[in-house]
Amino acid sequence: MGGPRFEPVRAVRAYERIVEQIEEAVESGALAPGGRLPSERELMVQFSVSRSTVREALRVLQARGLVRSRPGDPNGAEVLPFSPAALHKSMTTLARVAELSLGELVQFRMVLDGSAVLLAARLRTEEQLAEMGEAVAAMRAAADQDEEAFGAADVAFHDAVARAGGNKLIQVCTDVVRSIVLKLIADRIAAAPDREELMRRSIRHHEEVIAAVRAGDGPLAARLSRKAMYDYYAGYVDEGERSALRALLE
Amino acid sequence: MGGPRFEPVRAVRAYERIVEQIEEAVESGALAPGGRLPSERELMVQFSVSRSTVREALRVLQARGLVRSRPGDPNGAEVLPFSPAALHKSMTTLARVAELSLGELVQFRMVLDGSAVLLAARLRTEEQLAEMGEAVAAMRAAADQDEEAFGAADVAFHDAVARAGGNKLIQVCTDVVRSIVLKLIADRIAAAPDREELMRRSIRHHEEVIAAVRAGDGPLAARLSRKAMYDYYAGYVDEGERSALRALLE
DNA sequence: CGCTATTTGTCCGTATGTATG
DNA sequence: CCATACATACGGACAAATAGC
Repeated sequence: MGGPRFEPVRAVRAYERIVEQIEEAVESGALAPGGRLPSERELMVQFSVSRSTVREALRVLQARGLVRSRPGDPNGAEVLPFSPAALHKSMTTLARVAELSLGELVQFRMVLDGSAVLLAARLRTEEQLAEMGEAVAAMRAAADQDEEAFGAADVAFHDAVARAGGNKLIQVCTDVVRSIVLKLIADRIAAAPDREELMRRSIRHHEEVIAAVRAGDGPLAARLSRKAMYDYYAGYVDEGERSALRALLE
Repeated sequence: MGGPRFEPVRAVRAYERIVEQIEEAVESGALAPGGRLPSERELMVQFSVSRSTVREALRVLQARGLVRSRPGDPNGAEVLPFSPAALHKSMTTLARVAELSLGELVQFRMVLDGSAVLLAARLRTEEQLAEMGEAVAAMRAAADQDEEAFGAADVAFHDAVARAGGNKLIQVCTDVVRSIVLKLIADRIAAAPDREELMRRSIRHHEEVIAAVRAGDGPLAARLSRKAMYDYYAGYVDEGERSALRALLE
């Protein structure tokens, strides 16, 4: 029993090995963001492969958001700082291919945003609290006038909350899912008949959340936040799914 | 004011357009999973581009987990069913490049798993409840004997909970983050001196969660679930970060 | 400012190993 | 076993874009 456990050998393509090596170099920090890869011709010498193979590897790395190459750049491909673009892409395809419903996406936002405010109520600094206040002030200033500015201020608020919560993963995921949700229903939101009332109520809810965060009452802030999101988005969610959203309101 | 808002034109590569078209076909359902793309030679005719360009496009699509191509396959590249592989990959690089700490990852799991059980307490069927029970039974059977089987049963439990919660996004994300966390500390977990005690306590916690889910007490089940995860993982998290985890235990 | 060298984007042709019938 | 069609990988070529002189 036991004995040597042989791994099944999958035929690994040449370009895949190149990807692995460069990926390793980037993630280990040997290649810092802003740094440059050797040129394609240099890489084909170093890896002793053809240029096509090098290029396929670079396309994969580019799809993963690690590097970017421009035509004519005398330096090689640029190593990019982290961006949630790749995560955004894969979540978007997940949403479409796995047929995620709007309800599931909104529910996910309720969960993450609620947790972010819960943490923010504990960990926020005075500066971050001020940022949230400024964002809501911007929302108020833009209400009934500038749709886009209102949306941007709303984003700024939730981003400030997520940052104050101190969990980068929550921050990135809320950001990604929010943009997916907005892309799905941006037109319906703008065309809502009771748009102004929704905006006013949203501002009021945001202020209540800030008050709870300032008071350090995390659970209250979380409930208020989830309720605010429910009120704002429930109208666009199928009735059958709304009950699952309400399960998060207790 | 206003006027036509021109978008900045980025030079879009040929392979990128091919990616967009095929991606659109897959996501719109025109190409169902299991279906086949035309062969590379056929694609170079249809898009009227060279072989290299087709191949670079296919590499990108493959990196995004949408298709897979094998040498010698008489049919073209295969359209894959959705798999969280791409999401997994981008989250893993996020964890490394954005320097996510173990604490943040565990915190994220506490949030998602807690929410999943909260929903499961509402929506679970009797079958799903039975699955959870079987998973815990398997954990008990494997305790003190088979490390691997214990871990697999634990995974089965959390997966059953996540499925019962009814949110596919939560399900996928918990799965992805769990595997990242385990990869980070698998060796430390196996080498823990009080390993057996941890396993016994973990089984007890799981049973308490099931009881709360059976009773339909979502908030209690969520608290128990977060507590269970805290107890199991807190020992591997830096002391400075533990307080942020405890913020989720109230 | 234009010129030049270099690099990327794209194309073509070819050879090789592999899977299917 | 053989023939066919396929993906993988190679090498050479040209145009467009970029940076530096």
